[in-house]
Amino acid sequence: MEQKIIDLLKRSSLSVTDSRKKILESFFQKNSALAHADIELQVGDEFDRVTIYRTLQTFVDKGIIHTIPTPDNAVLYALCKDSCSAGHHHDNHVHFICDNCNKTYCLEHVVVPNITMPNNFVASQIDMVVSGVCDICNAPS
Amino acid sequence: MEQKIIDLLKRSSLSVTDSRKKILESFFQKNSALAHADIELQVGDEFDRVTIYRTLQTFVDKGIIHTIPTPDNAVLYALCKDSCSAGHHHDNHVHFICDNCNKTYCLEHVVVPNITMPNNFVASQIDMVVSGVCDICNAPS
DNA sequence: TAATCTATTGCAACATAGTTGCAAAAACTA
DNA sequence: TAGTTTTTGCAACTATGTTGCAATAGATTA
Repeated sequence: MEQKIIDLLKRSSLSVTDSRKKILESFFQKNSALAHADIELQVGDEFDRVTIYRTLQTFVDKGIIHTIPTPDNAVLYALCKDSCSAGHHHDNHVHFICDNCNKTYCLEHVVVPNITMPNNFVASQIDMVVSGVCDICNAPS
Repeated sequence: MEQKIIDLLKRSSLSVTDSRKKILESFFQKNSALAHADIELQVGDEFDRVTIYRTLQTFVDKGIIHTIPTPDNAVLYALCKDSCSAGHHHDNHVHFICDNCNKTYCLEHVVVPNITMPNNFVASQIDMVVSGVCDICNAPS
């Protein structure tokens, strides 16, 4: 894990620092989207608020994570798959927010469908966010 | 116009007040989605910030306007079509944000397509926001 | 591995967005 | 028009996000 994270940082030509390692670790562990506040709760004592903001921004710039727009307008971040490169995100998958456990998932295998635009409207980016109940919350107990 | 707005407020069992009339008027005039900040700019001298927040919240509760999630996580509000009733929004249309003029439109006639969810995921709400260039900005000058 | 250079961090201060309680004012009711 | 209810404005507060700058930690090279 440690080595995987260091490699990822180096591959993105970023210095390997404690805060970056720790924040990346959170993403790999949780395996769901995180809000700034989630991260602050986890590592807040150790690093400054400002550092977390700047680290997240850096990761977005380098194509390590992407942002997810949510219906209640909170900013969420999730790991990009390897196909994302610096400054160029390909997150054309659907995002899912569970109303029950509140986790946000990237549905990597559900591609945003094409839609027919009205005359003279040209689409360049499409964001699709689905809310509902996730597989874990739907599982019989 | 004045009468139309008063009727709408009464139909929603809301008191007819200056701030409500003025804010509703902004929506009818602009005919595109508005952020809190847009409204504050227009009527800010006349009414308190808090009043605008509360008025917008009241309109959402009564089904007069609905919120639009945007990729940059600003809260936008737009008029609902008549089919929306208090506490029950049916805004299953696609929203469009022009990268050029920055206006946000409700594409009332573009319905959010169905998608196939992974096993055991159940969808209850789908938000679809498209960015690009709108018909007006695409028009030959 | 020590010296140097560069990138990152923490702090302080600030800016913006949104919320709450309460008293005053306006709208509704009869 | 008097009384009741609803809405508004004010003040204070919380949360969220940004910027400049000096101190520190990471990378680089000899």
